[in-house]
Amino acid sequence: MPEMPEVETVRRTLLPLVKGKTIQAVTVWYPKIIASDSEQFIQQLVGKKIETIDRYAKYLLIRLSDQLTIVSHLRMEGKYRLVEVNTPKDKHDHVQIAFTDKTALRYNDVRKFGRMQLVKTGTEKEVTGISKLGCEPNSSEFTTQYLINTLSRKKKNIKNALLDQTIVAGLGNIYVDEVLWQTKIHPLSLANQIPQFQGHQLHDNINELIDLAIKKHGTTIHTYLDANGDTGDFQKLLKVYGHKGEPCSRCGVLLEKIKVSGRGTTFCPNCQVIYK
DNA sequence: AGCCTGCCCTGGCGGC
DNA sequence: TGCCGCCAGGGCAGGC
Repeated sequence: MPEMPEVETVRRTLLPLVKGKTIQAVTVWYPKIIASDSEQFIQQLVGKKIETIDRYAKYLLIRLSDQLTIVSHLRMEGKYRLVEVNTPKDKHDHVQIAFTDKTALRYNDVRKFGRMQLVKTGTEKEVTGISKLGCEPNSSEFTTQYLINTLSRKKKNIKNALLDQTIVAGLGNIYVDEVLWQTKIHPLSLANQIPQFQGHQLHDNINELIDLAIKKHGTTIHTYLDANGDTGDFQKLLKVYGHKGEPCSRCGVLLEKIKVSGRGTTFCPNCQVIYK
């Protein structure tokens, strides 16, 4: 499931594959993937050139000539790969962007949760979802004081607070479980009851974890692959996610898994402190 | 306004 | 072996 480190890895691997290419034709096999009007999406892309790819939180921003941007969210299982244009369509290929050099960018998504849409460059922050995003880990806005102040105003539990993209943009289920373990905070702790010293620690750990995960090319749990079809490496470093029933690497007590608002949540019942 | 629930989707797996 | 139901979960609509 791509979170910010995975999306950043996709951005880095995808860019050299498509940069400078000119779009010749677009095929949409499953129109619901296109959040904007899919006929317009197809027509407006033809003839445009891919200039660069940016990322904002978990969103890819594919920059095109003529001030156009494809806003793309991979959600759970979206993947991009570059193919020869006549490569047979995979069952889960939903969009093809064919270039003038006979290659094509394929968007593949088993669950069909991912979305893309075309906007005028510069207006992407008005897109539903992006408009409400909070600041990103390792950004200048994401200060210790920002995190502490924001959490102190939230009555929900810390697990939900960190998954809330309007508070911190880019974390998902895996990295939230990891960072809470790292900081020794129980996932059901109330956000506004986290003591200051833990708020500090949480801030630093979020930055370090995201930074390290990007260096390791993300985490491959289920099917995540980058644009070259390679897996990430961070899964080897996971301390709690996917380790239910195994001894905590810090204290040896068996890790437990619970549901928090429908999200699977793994934690150490011994060394993660609950603040209520 | 803030918070929570259900829904979108499909494949994989456990249980019988 | 086959079928059924459940689980995975990011983000959004809708409800309270």
